[in-house]
Amino acid sequence: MNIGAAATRSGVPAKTIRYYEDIGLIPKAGRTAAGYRAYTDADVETLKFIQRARSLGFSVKDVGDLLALWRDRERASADVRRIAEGHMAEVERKIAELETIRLTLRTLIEGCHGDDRPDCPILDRLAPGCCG
Amino acid sequence: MNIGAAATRSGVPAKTIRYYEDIGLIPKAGRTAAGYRAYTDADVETLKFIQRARSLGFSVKDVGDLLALWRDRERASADVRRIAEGHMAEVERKIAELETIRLTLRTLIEGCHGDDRPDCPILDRLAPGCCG
DNA sequence: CTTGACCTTCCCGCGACTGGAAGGTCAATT
DNA sequence: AATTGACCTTCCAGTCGCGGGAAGGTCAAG
Repeated sequence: MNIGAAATRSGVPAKTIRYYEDIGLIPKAGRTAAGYRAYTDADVETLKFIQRARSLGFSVKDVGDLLALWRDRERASADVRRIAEGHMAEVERKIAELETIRLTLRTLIEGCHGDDRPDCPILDRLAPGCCG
Repeated sequence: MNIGAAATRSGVPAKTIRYYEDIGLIPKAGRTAAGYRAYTDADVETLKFIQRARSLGFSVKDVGDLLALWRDRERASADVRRIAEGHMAEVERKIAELETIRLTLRTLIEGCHGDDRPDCPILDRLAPGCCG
């Protein structure tokens, strides 16, 4: 299977597959006589694995670690879990940060009449002590 | 005032101030005879404005637009509000995305016993139909 | 035998910085 | 007067995870 077919089947764009090969996330693909990369069904499964992990927000580095564990039949599930917990902590941190921002924005937007007059609590908040 | 003092007072790192000048977010600073950038208190206020807007997650492009409105005494608060609303929508979109991820991760982590055995619902989820 | 869809490598760009190298300047101390 | 060390300057490269596009080779269909 050529890279285009592997891309369609896995959901990972061809350019991204080449990139993953480049950075060593996946091993170098075999080549046809003409130099085309050749993929097997197993390769597509790996790509799907990567695609799902990425869509859960795991970093490419984490995905590499998860891939290694996936391939390792002797793995300890604790290792997998540790990676997932680390990622979830990061996700929760980001959510908290965004929630704080959202609350602030909501308050500011509610206070802004939003007409053609210049006075605006949003700008006042960004420049306290300066123009107000 | 030199860039270091402006950085300390505004909370924007010196490197970042130079970067902002480079990309045109702030006008080119005046120079001393020796070629050092010179900043006024008003410049520091501008940098503080930028710092606060960035800490609310506004893109540098949005910050540029907000700065222009801030400087415009004839502005319509509706324009400011529009920018804030656009940003809040984006923040809410990201929160929703992260919440979905968080829920999935929590479920997966809860299902993973996390010991030295290899079976793991997290990997099963990433590779369905492959190893289980 | 040509067309058009595929494939290859290559390098550049994004956003928003951050780090570091190589060199100039300034104020204080010896 | 010389030196030290903290500052400043420019420029280049790297981060992360790709995407765009150029220049060229390959392949199957018509």
